[in-house]
Amino acid sequence: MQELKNIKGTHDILPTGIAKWQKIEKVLQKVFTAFCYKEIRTPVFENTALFARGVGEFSDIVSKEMYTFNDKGGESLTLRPELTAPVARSYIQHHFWQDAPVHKLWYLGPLFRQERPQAGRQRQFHQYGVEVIGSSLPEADAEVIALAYSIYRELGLKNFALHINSIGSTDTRKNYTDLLQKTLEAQRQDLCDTCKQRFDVNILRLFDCKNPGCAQIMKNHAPSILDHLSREDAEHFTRVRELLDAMMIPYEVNPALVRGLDYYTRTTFEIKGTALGAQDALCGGGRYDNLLRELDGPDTPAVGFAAGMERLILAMEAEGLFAEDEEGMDLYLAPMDSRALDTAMPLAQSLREAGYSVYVDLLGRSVKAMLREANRKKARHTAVIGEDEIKNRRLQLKSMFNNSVSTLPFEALADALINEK
RNA sequence: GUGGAUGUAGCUCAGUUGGCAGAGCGCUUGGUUGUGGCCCAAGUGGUCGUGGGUUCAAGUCCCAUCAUUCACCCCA
Repeated sequence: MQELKNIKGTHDILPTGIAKWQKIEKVLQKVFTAFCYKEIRTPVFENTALFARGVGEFSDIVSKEMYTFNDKGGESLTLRPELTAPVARSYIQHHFWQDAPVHKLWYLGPLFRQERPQAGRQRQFHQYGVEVIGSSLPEADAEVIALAYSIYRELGLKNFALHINSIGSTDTRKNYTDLLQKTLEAQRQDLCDTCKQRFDVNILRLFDCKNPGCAQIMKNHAPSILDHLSREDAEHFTRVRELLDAMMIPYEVNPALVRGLDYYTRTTFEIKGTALGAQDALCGGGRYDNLLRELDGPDTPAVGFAAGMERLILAMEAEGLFAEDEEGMDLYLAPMDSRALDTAMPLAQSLREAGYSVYVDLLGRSVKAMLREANRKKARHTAVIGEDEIKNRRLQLKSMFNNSVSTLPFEALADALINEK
């Protein structure tokens, strides 16, 4: 008999750990609302073709990391490894552009990639992100970056750095990659094996290589894409920078920043957690002006980002941003036996309808045991219910903070709780 | 897919040259009738990851395997 356990690279988020998620989700809601973005939720699985066409057939994600399976009808389905393509698919399918020229969307949900797990990398993980579809203006890029940045600021995170770059529009990049290949031809035999392979397939990725030899070659010989942008691309990038400056958002221009997904154009950016381990990318995004068209949609420009929840939690833990404060409850009711529960449960019910959180012990334990638990659960008040209380319909409300006790009829309980809240 | 490290109680971990499986925390109960925290006491809890092997004897040594974890890779 096989032991039942979670799948490798997945995690239960236990009751003891859920507060971290809820804290972040609350801030996300707040910031997205402040920016007037609307939430969108798409299914966790899609036709495999969506990702093959959207993300790029030769990207690592599609070529070796997807959970793909055939359903009973023989259709090839895939658990979503990213969310930009599904959101784009939804935009196209529901003809969003007929409703308004620009849509500002946000999402949060689980994603699936079959990679080897390590710190900051799971097989099921969660990302939040935004997509602004319908604007080609640099102002949209700046707003998206400002939004991404605001979330970390609002959460109180300190150790992070924003890197931005422009990889140009399609023509610019074609000219640049030709130039790169020409310039680096002489160094080609000195590159590592993977870089040799990438030389023809996707030479931009050489910038990502952590091999010191390759990094040195790139540093000494590779021209910067920023020196080879078209006039329009350069103006676009300059405007993005001006706006970030005006919003007092600190950034670093990093001409070696290239993204691994095929759909990006012009602006790319990444936010790195500077206190994280090897998996330090907290947030990655950029402009993708060709994706909608490639998915048979209208020729609509777009810009967005995705950010990892689990990595954010790691970064926040490293900075001690999660307080230990457990929620507690307004009242812990301690019925002494099942007859007392007949009285306690309706009483609790009416208090809950009045807006109080009330915990009822269901085990009929000793008073000492119940009070001990009430203390542990950080109850603000306790009340024992036994024979006297049932007979007189009065109880002793005890404050767990100052030990004060007041004797009250049941009907006066709600008012007493509000006074001490 | 490739390397390194680690698997003992719910959690964090001890366990000597191979010789009765332990501690702290937690949880339960009690310390005079129905009142928490502190203290004291008792109790609960383990297929020592799994399967082989060596041995009178294996948590300890050997082999295999699985899992976890960190790094490569990739990315959020």
